[in-house]
Amino acid sequence: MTLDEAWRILQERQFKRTKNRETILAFFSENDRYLTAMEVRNFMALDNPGISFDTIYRNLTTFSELGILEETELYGERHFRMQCDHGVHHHHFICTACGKTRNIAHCPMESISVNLQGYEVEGHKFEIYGKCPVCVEQ
Amino acid sequence: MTLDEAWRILQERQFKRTKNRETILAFFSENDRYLTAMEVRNFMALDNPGISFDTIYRNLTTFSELGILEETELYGERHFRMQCDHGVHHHHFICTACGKTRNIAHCPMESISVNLQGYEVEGHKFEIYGKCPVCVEQ
DNA sequence: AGATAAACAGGAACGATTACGATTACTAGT
DNA sequence: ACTAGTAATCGTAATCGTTCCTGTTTATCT
Repeated sequence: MTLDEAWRILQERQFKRTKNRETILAFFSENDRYLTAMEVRNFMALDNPGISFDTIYRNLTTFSELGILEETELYGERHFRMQCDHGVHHHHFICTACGKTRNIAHCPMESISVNLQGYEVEGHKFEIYGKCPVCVEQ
Repeated sequence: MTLDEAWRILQERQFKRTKNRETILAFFSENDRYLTAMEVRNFMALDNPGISFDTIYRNLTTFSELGILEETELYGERHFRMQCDHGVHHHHFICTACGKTRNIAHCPMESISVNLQGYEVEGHKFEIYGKCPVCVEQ
């Protein structure tokens, strides 16, 4: 997801173009990995020490709902990253050291043979955790 | 996992047999689904209104580390249930209404074709969420 | 430029979890 | 059974991530 695509989505839905949103999107655009609200805050505080967590969480939630960001839960915290595959369904290997991800095209739901008749499936989660090659070296 | 098996593990590791541990294990033994610390507390408070969260979390963590309980994170909260398959690797369908689970024998890691050479895999999570047949009816 | 609704800052509140010092209860050894 | 030693517990306070609230500011549209 590019910045232009993100702004196009926001403008379509009539969200305003604010300094804070620009800063948040720029940060995700430059950091291709899962980030916490605290990491976002620390970056934003460089320019704007009075930035509010309310602002950060409100925007992160909005972006996530619009499909601009992807969201997952790790160690009891929300983590966000720029949407990578233009809405195409995929899963991730997530590096537990640096947060970087690697796409996993294979979705286990496609090949699942288990009989779930009578069940109403709402969603699923498939993630692989470990160290990426760069972090393995250290 | 039966109560006897749980106590055998605890005794092997020299954990003491206390009233609180008996109550916690009995509760899990009678409730075959994922439970929160709060649900455990509410049950324990019937007999012992002064029960401390410290005691509950300490024991739940101990049981989880010993493989007596299984643990997962849902909606930002830790959930626990009695270990079901004697340590045999498996995954779960989890009912978002009642917390009951259904085992999924198929593990996506077995059939994963993606090339993760150079990566150090530490673990993975595969869960399917939805409504079980009983909850679909309501 | 003015109107208006969205977005924001600052701080308080919240829920889940953990930490702590003082007390109690289990277990082993006599 | 009694007692010492240590694990487990209680009660409470603190912590952490996240959300809520209220008054103020800002972006956008006329």
